Amino acid sequence: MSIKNNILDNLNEEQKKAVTSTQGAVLVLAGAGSGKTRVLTRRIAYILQQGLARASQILAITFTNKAAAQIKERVYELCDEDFKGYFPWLGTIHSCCLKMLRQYPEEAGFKSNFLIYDTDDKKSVIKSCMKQLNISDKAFSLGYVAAQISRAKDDLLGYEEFAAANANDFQKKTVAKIYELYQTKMKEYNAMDFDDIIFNTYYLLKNNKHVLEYFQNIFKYILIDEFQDTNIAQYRIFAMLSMKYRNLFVVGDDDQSIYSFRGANIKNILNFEKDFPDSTVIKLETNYRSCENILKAANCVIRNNAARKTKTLKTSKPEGSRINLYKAYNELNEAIYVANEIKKLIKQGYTYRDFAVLYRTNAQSRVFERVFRERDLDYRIFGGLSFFSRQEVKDVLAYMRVVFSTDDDASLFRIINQPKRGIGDTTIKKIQAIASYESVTSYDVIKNADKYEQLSSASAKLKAFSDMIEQLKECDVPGKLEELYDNILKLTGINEYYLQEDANLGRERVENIKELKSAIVTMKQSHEEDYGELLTLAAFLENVTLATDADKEQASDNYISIMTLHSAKGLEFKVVFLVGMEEGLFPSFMSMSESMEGLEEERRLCYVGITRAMDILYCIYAEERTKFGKTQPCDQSRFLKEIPRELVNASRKAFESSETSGFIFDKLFMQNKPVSVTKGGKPVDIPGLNINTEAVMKKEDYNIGDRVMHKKYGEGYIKDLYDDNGMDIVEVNFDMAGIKRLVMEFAKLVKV
DNA sequence: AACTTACCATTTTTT
DNA sequence: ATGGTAAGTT
Ligand SMILES: Nc1ncnc2c1ncn2[C@@H]1O[C@H](COP(=O)(O)OP(=O)(O)OP(=O)(O)O)[C@@H](O)[C@H]1O
Repeated sequence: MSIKNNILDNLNEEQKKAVTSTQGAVLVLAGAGSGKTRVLTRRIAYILQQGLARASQILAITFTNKAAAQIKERVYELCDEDFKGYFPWLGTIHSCCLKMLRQYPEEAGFKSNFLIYDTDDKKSVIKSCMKQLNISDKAFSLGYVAAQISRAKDDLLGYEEFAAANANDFQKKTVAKIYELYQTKMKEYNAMDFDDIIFNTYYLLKNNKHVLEYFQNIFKYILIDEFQDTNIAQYRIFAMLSMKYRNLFVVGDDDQSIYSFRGANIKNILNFEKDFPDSTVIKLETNYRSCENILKAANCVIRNNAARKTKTLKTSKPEGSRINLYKAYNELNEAIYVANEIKKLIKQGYTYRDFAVLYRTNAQSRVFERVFRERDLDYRIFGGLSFFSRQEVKDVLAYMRVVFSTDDDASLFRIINQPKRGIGDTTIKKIQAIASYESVTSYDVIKNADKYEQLSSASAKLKAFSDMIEQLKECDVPGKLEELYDNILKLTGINEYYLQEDANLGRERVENIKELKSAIVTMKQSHEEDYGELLTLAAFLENVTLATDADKEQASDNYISIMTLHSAKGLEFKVVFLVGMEEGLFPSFMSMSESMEGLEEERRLCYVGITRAMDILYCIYAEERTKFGKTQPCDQSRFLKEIPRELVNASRKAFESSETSGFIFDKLFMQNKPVSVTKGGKPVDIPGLNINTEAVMKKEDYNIGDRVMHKKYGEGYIKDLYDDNGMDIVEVNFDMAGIKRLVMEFAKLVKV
């Protein structure tokens, strides 16, 4: 047996120990960039290469599918041909649990063609539950109820346990009623939500000895990445599964626990040693990612948290440049500044993939998208609403889902009148009433509509609809999903419907529906390559619901990454821009008003953000920002104040308070004119200022009489150009909208 | 049943 | 600003 040298190459002693101590429970507790993921990857390769287990006997849980793919790729590079193999159990907790449930659906209490409901589906079911129970969604917001139910499941509380645990809480007792009805409905629909996947897996294993033993025998080694963000249900699953071989390896960092809103429980990592008394704890204390200044800043921020295990983290890299702090005028100026810095650094040899723009909320992506596009910078936005959750795409998917399972009422009622078939609310209510009274599925009622006199007026339409679904069912052939797709389009006429509804929007929708077809074809090919089997409707629908944005393959792999701090977890970039560092945005308003834990989690998020950077870190905040269409002044985030000034290089009076900022200065700044500022006779270098000169439309580019185009007002001729109190104003006579007076920086005019 | 209008919250983060 | 919904109108 040969250990390829490279498996232990470039590892320090502690890391080697973590890779090679393969037996028993091991916890690697270590700070950011200390090589936890690298250790986990090497350990898998080491286990295979040592012949301790085959790839199919390793359960390895990552946070995203993409991380799983990367680990697989790395392991393949490290191992000899003989030791490679499919990794059926390398994936997110959701995909691995789903795989177990698919193997034993009956034991889990479901029919084999159960479906997964995404957040939207889940909310619509909860909504109908609340309606049915006459609970106003004003007293109980949908989001609140949904979150309560999710948390209960994360903590392994079914609706009875949840009701019992909250017997003296009126609000929660109401939630328990909704929870109960919700679960009843989900059972009727033969559907599970994301939390049910975990919850049901736990009970599948707990209540079925043969199933538990079957999986315990398979999983010789269990490895968990990002352990700090597991919830109680997950933890119990891992504990149960590892009972036989007892080889449970977890890596994590309590300072990077940022998913408590999803039920993640930091106690899992803090109590690991107690729960596994004979476990080995390994600490990695060298950071191999970030330059010293960045690491120092991160440590200074995180040490303000009280609830944490103190860790040492030494640097292995040079001091690096200082952290760039920039105070932007507003969100547009923020994006322009970032774009300009990126351009500047690209000239110095960096490339698109070296950059990341990280923010707290998805809503902040808009400006960056616009500004980067205008400047021809290649970028990619992760997160936000995914392609598959667009209305028109969901419509087509809903047809596919109903073909797969006519129990799926959420999808059924989504498409029953889409495109319009003259089946309205009244008919739908009747169908649901009959279904519930007769204890049959809604689809059964629709199919036999002529048997119910209440439905007589609509029965012809309902019959036509169910005939179409039956016809589509004939087209569901494994490996030929595009044919099903083609037939859905043909029989429903959904494209034509969208086009006649609104020509412009319709074209965009038709495009998206077309893109769905390429998604089908791509997934079909990669599925056949990866698993050597034809893509079934079940597998396709599952991939669609569990896939995240980060998993999508891109044509090019050189782009600036734009994403939330949450999605940046586990990644690294040479240059990181932390934007929107303002009180109320980051830390978010929500977290500030709640308990200390809320704020500490925000701080951990900040720590995660800072430690994504390898070479250069920028922190940016805006003096004012437009939210809900209203512009409001903003204060610098408290987290910035926790970074010592000697680590910071402040641009544009970043440390001054807004009251003292000069009016003239601001106006000049707004126009991005080159400015020379003097202080005590000496010119002061203000980096932020000079950079911006090329950013905004220049006055020189425009002449009176030019034909220009405005996003909202359309085309027109420039009537006048002048300076109003330090602001460049352009007056345009628009063909449609008439004469408008616009501030040049914000006008976004394009020459035609 | 389909269409119109007016009002409402929504933005914290995701599998 | 926007999109979703409730109520009212055709
Ligand atoms: N012994 C080592 N020598 C050189 N580079 C290393 C070593 N160990 C890890 N690295 C590098 O350090 C960086 C961080 O490693 P890795 O992503 O595994 O850390 P991590 O602990 O998982 O980080 P995080 O907690 O932030 O996700 C990677 O670029 C990795 O290649």
